[in-house]
Amino acid sequence: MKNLIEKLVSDALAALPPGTLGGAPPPAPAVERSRDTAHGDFACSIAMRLARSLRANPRALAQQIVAALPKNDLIEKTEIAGPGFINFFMAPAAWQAELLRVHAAGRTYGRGVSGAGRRAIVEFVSANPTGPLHVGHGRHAAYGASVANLLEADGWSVHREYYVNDAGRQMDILAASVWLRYLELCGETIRFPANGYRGEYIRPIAAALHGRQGDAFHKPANAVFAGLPPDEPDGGDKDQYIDALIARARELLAAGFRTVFDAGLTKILADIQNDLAEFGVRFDRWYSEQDLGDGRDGGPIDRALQRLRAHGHVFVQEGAVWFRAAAFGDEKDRVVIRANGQKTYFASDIAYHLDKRERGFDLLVTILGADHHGYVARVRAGLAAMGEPPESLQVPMVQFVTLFKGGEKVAMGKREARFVTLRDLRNEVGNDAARLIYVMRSNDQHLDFDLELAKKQSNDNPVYYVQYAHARIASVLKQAAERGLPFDRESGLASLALLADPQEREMMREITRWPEIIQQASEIRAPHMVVHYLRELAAAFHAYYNALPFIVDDGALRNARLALIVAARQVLGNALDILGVSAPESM
RNA sequence: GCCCCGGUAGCUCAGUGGAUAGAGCGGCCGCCUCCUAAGCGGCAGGUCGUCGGUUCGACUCCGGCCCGGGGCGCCA
Repeated sequence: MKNLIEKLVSDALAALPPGTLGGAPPPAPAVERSRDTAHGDFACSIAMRLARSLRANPRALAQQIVAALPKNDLIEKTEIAGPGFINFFMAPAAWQAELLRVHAAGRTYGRGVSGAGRRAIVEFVSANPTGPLHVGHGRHAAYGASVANLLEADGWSVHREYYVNDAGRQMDILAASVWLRYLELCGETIRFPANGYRGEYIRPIAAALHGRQGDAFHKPANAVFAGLPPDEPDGGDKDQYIDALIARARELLAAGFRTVFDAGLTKILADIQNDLAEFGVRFDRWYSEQDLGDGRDGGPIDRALQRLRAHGHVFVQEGAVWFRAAAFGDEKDRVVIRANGQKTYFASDIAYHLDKRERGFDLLVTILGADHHGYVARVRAGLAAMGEPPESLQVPMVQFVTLFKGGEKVAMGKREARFVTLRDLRNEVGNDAARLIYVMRSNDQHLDFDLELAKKQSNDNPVYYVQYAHARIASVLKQAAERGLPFDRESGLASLALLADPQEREMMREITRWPEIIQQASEIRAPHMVVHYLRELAAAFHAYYNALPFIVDDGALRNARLALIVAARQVLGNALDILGVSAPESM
């Protein structure tokens, strides 16, 4: 509907006498919904915007534009108001036509074409498989899934990906942690390292390993710990200690280290996959970091380094290979291959993003925690240096989540194993409440997640408020059918002209905003806009419900009203679907 | 020190240059012989952190400052 006005304004601008716009390219039409219905349904501020550069009187310019507007029956009238707004008042037929569109399009109503013909990859969560997902990851999952859905709804071809960080030191620490728990099962008494993963979830992994392998990996504790540097509690360095312990594990276990390593990785990754699937968050690919290669095998890291070398953007210093990141907007140069010959995490990052480009994605959306913001300039620099457009990478940041129980903060913290898992949270409040509350706030706003509010069955809880609207509509239709007055869509759609009450006009205004919400929310990756919209649409419905009866004797009026609320139900369902929240038929 | 995010009603937050700054909660006052009261209506509540600038117009853009959170490794 808004795009109709935009089209009319654009046509009017094009139809103005040559020279009126000073030869400049035609500007965007600048049409928006009027906040106050006294100002019509849509307002256009183009005259004021143009007046500056043209040094013209905005109201006079507005006059010219209005005069040039193509005739259209769906516009009841236009008026020029205030400093130069052009206000559009839609004819009832315009709303009716849009309602017909809702009924005809059904599940596809609202879809846009901004991304048509283009491919986007959305990478999100990507938590290290060293333990179960916690409540922070849940926000990433809910946000990323919703953003991906929004992009898809706006015409993009979307690929959802989880980067599995299954190589590197953290995974070695996991393997060592599993092994130590395993040794306990073999009867050894061990002191757990300060930097190990001490969560309870390690024990069943060790137990399963022990069940399969028996004592095959059993080494006496004194052989394991002999000659290691002191751990932190003994005045040593916890990192040096754990690294030495890992080296010892590799030495004692030889090929068995890999078995222990994989036992941890496999179990934890499966748990994460299962958790996310249960949460309704699906991925097209779980991209293994191991697939990036080691920099010498023709894999992505190798290819990235070759590209950088080919463009002359690397140098060697103190035995390490450096990338001239500072020449590409980063604050300093970065090491890609350490003096010990190992790739850095950064090398993996740029290689992975090059790989995404090589796979043909136009838009790379990488969702990260707010603590990773330093990463953006680096990876963009890498892309630029490799000859890829840096602006193809977009990195929405998700701020932290704080759990509350009533007024009390719930303590979290990972290594100490006190954290609340995503699974715990889901079991506590349900997927729907979790999904919606996670994306209710802007992603760059800290989120206070109140467990009690999420479970409350009242207006305070936006989940129930919105779902209740959907269920109520289903209930009305059921009631009508039970009274022998089932909804007759054909009659309803033919009688839409009967809908003239203020609440009905408000309903139509809200329902028809949905395409605009998708377009805008997708553009700025802001699923919270969908939540706000849902509340507003639900509020319009609840007000309508209280103001007027739907199941009336007059068949034409009854079916028209039912057609209206069925349209509302459709849009509520479509919007909930974007967020991965269910749309119940009854509550 | 540098970088990122935030500062809007008592609380939690919308508002990506437009007209009189909004919502939910909380507070107060009302509405169920009638389609689900998990609902609706009304009232009260604001120097949009602060100082300056840009503009026809600034909560929105720019600069300074204050406050809160986070980040600045050949860690992941």
